[in-house]
Amino acid sequence: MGPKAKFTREQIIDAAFEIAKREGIDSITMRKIAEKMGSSVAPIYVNFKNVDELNEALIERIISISHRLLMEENTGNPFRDIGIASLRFAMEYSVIFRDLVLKSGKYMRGYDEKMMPTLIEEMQKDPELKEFTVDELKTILLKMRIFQLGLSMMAANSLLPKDYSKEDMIDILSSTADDVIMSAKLRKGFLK
Amino acid sequence: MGPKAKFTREQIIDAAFEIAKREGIDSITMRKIAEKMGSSVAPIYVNFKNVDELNEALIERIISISHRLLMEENTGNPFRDIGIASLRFAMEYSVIFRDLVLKSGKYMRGYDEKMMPTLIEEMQKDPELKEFTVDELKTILLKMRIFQLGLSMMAANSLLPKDYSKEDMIDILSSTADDVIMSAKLRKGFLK
DNA sequence: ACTTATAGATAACATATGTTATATAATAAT
DNA sequence: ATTATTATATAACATATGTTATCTATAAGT
Repeated sequence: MGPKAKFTREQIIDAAFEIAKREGIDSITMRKIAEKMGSSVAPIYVNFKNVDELNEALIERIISISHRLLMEENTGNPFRDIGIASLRFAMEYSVIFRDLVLKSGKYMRGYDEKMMPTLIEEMQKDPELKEFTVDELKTILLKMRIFQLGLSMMAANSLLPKDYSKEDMIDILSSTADDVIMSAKLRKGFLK
Repeated sequence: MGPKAKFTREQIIDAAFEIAKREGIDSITMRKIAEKMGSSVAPIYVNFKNVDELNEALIERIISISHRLLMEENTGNPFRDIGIASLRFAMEYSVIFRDLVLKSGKYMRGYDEKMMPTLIEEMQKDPELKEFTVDELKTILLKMRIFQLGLSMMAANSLLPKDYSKEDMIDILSSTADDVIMSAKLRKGFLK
């Protein structure tokens, strides 16, 4: 019983996301969200207990988008897929990406730790990486995670050379992966 | 004429810097600075026109610190020196480093562009890199700038493995530099 | 000694923002 | 039809923050 709701939880999150996308997560205010929806702040407080709850929902939304981007990449090489998905996210949602890297040290930390074993497993399936020990794979993975974060940050902050395209970024990502793996093989060769 | 000043411009910047160091640049407020100095906000407005002018001075301070760190590294290899100095800054002033990377896309952009030609020149002096063309050197430098930003970001956000020491970071930085250079040589060999 | 300029303290003002109290209107249950 | 519920609008309240007006006291110039 009661009037039909004109503003849903999803619409509110949508509005908040749009603001975050152009101005940054910190620039979200209740009144801006209301204005974007053409409402007052009342519907927000019906759907969310307070700003913290809204932020949680927004973070979930952001994560689900980054997951969707990851699912859309499907070359079978999870290594490459993650790198490219992260790049796409950093480029399409650069402001949010920066905010996320800044704030959610804690979130990313958990995510990374959960991801590590899965990725190592995937790497072990790759015939090209068969010869490496788990420790060697860990080093290779770490190097690539570092490079990929750096590349995504540069993309998000427009720090790359002028006219650097998404393809260029993917190329340099692959090329560096090759560098790291090839050198690891050479080192192993010398030690054998 | 007038009373002796009890609070100098430098003291104010010091206080602001300390707040930025522990809480982030955005957490600086006039009242917090005053509290830290044991004064009211009045001395701040005597020394600075407004908060923007104070922020400019703070950025200058931050830049001068990062320069000091760079000057303290002096292995003769500017490539390595910059990497290590950036790492040290990212670790010692992690909160500020994150803020800087976020905000001062524009500042960093200029800095990087100014730095590029100098670094390429330095690289050309290195006998180990003699054989490379300028374009090849640019690619190598770009790869290392990307890796270094990623590593510094990870250090600043505690995203590296547990107990990862500064020495470990320097090691992985050197190791990746070797990877990139060695692979570039191999590629050149194949093309010849 | 007197005047003047000014550093500093204090409090007020303006604005932004999260939150809540109240009023209104719409809808479902009776 | 009446009542109860509740979504929404509005306005107020609380707080945080930059800024400024005003007052006091101090040091320098005369």
